[in-house]
Amino acid sequence: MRDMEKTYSPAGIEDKQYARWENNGYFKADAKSPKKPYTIVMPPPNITGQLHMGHALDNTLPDILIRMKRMQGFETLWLPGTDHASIATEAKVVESMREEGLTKDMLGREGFLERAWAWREKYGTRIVRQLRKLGCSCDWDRERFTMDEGCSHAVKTVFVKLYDEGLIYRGNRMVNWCPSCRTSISDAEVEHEEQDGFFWHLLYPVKETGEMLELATTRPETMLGDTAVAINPEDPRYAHLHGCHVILPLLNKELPIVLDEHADMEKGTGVVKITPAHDPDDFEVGNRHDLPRVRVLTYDGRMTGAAEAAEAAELLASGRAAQGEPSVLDCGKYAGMTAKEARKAIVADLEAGGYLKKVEPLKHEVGTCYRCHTTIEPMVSKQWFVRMVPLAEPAIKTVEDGNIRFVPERFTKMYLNWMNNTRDWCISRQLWWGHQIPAWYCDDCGETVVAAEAPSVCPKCGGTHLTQDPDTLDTWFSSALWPFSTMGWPEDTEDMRRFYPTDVMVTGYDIIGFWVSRMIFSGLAYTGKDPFHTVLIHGIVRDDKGRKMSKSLGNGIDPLEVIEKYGADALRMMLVTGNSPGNDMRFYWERVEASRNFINKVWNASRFMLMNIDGMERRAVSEVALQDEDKWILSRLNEVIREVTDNIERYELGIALQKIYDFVWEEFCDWYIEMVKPRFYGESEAASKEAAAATLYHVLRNALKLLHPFIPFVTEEIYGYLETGEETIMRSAWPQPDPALDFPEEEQRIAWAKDVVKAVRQIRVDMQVAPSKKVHLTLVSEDAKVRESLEKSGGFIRSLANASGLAVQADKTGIPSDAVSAVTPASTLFIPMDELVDKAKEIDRLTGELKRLTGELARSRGMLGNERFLSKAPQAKIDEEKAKLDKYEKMFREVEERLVQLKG
RNA sequence: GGGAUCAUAGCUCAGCUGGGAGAGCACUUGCCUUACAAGCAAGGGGUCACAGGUUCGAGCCCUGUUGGUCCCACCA
Repeated sequence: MRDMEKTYSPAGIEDKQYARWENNGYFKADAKSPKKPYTIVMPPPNITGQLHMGHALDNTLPDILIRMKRMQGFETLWLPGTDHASIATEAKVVESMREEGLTKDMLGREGFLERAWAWREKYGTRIVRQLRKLGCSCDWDRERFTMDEGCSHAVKTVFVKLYDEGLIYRGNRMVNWCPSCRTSISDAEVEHEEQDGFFWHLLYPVKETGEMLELATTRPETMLGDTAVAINPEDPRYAHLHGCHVILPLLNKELPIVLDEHADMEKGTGVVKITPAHDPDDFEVGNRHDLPRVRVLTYDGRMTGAAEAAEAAELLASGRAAQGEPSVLDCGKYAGMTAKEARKAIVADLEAGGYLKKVEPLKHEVGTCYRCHTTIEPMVSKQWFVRMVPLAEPAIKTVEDGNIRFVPERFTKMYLNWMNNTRDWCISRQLWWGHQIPAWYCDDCGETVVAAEAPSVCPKCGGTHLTQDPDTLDTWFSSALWPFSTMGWPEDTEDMRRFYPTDVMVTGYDIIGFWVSRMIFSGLAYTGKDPFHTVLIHGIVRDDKGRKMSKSLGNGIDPLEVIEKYGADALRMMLVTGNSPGNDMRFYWERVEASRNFINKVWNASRFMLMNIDGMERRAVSEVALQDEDKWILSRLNEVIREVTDNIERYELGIALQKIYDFVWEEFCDWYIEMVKPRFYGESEAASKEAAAATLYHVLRNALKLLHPFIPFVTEEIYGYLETGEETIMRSAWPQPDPALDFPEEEQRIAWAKDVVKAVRQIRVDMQVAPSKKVHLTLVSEDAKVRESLEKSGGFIRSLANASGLAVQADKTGIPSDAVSAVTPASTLFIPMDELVDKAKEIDRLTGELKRLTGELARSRGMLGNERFLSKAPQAKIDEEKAKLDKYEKMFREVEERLVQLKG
């Protein structure tokens, strides 16, 4: 036997085991295998950063599932990869360039992309290295990147297909514009933050009547872009204004008063100013009333000036402008101001002109960019969109039909809510890092050509000068295809046939809308299949105060630091323990320590076994003379195997781990190992040692297997000491319950013995008997079976109760009246009192016990005395209660008898 | 405005389809017992947020209230 260290230290062992696994190809999936496939695709981490707790959780959970399924005999594929994260990465690269005094424009597109690819080379490989530290059993040979050739091909294929089907279109529409990132973003990428703002009540004079029309706005600076004022057609207050006009202050421009439902009579004054180019609602109103669109903000969030206005005018005049192209206002004195500056200036001017009635403070929700939290400017802009309604429909249906299940179930609602309210998806980004949109425009005739490959001639005019759309696609456009683009789609690959659809998608609830929903509709639309049948949702790992871990707070815990200090196993275990799916958790170092302690416990239990079976012949439990305690622990193991397997299959990983934890620590270590010690240390016969050895080995080996998905490294390391003849625990068979090892009878017998041991221990503490002092035990039971059983367990009872001698008898013959006693359900035990023991104290103790039993009896009798309980409760429940009553009555009589004796 | 979710021991959290309240940490008291002091043994500590209801029986199901958290939403 090789010597095991006294305490387990993961350092060294983990890297060694991982390298061995990887080098031996244990992670690899074989598409040609006849085994049933089981597939999980990794949520690809962004190449922007390094491993954080979110990744740790994101990858620990699927690894647990994959490892179990692999042991269960599935052909498992855990497919890894990384995401190019267009907007986030581009920002990082720009930032790194800034340190060198460089800008995107200085480098040009090609130069910039070169740097971006270098970034991806450096950080994309780093995060993948870090995932290995966690123990992820991914098939690294299949590692993918959202911008690799295959994924890009998939992206282009989808784009062309959707365009051909009319599901992708380009148009001037209202989009969310981030002036800081200088790109459009999708609705999903807008976060709503409550901010303190103001409600400015403005007065617009009515041309026809001369009256002042009061309206309110939160964004006065956009008034320059107003092209109408709306009132509700039903509003009696303004009936006389139908068909009238207002004069827009500051610009002195005549604007129509339009009648529109959008103007809510209940709100404010019931009058709304309409700015079609800078407000989503107004955009719609503008469409309904054919109002002009006047843009007053530039793409970096400043008021437009003469140059922009001229440029737009030229475009419009050329006839080449796309439909709905807004005109641009020269904002004159305000030109070049930021929106914020302009607001101040415009409000001041309005006030000076007598157009400001009042200002009231207001808390309102403001859209901000999810990346940089800059306030979003709604802006009319020419962008590419995906028409969502036709795509969402089947994606809703498949979930409603139960083809895809969310775990926990409540997230189904979140998903459906998302899908049912989706608007057309703005997919173009004014960025360089990403999939460039496969659309070309003819320089000669303006024709749009959408194709996977660059066209050489314009199909309309034959011109040869075509320019590709400079924009790139939303990162999530490629993420949406991830479950199948990674398998080689659109080609009909072996992997596609074999491993797609995948089984489970594991991800956080924060990206259900961004990602999960899009994978589902994409899977259905392009492959005709649900991309997975289960979505396992997890929460967020927070800091010890319940705050989100974030860079700005500096409260993030680096998983690599945890691994370095306590090992990946401890980290993994910590992430699973005491957590249920979908719930957030807090990070505590104490919880990591607790996990580490358990791992050490397993390590030492293994040491114990190896020390004691050393040199003995290995025998199966079916070949040895099992004693009651052996049968008990084997039977318990059976039950744990059943439950744990079931729990994992139902994704109740926390519960599963808790059960193994309790089994290993409490039942196996605290009880079984202790029970078995006298058989090894004493002069027991060989058969007894052999049975104990076989049982220890069987139970430990199977417990290690149950633990392996959770804590792969230690279990593998220990497995190596077991001389199983197998190369690795990773590919060993998952434990099966063995009906031949179910021993309900022995479980009962051991319970009797444990009751005795516990009672003695309690007496020792209660009566302050020194632990070192041996006691003589007499056990009394009128039940012959109990007596026989306690006799058989006598060896370990003596050892665990630290008894010098043990007698088992049918009645109380020969027991001194002044003995200390304890009543257990099956037997009563006596310890001769010596002068150290206080009789009054013993009476107190028994009186307390009597009181407890009285309570139990009252409860039980109350239930059984209830007519309606007897008539309505299930018979099994009634029988169970009757048995309890019998037990308590018997115990009560025993205790009562002892008290009489002691007092008398 | 709509929806979800949480409220259980000092702290952090489990508690599956309703049948005598659990874990880890912390705390108290003993123990260096030949696997483990990262340990062993024994304990203390909860009207399961509040109020109703359904049920023979509710931490669990229903309704409402209070107080958190989160998601969605175009409220000018």
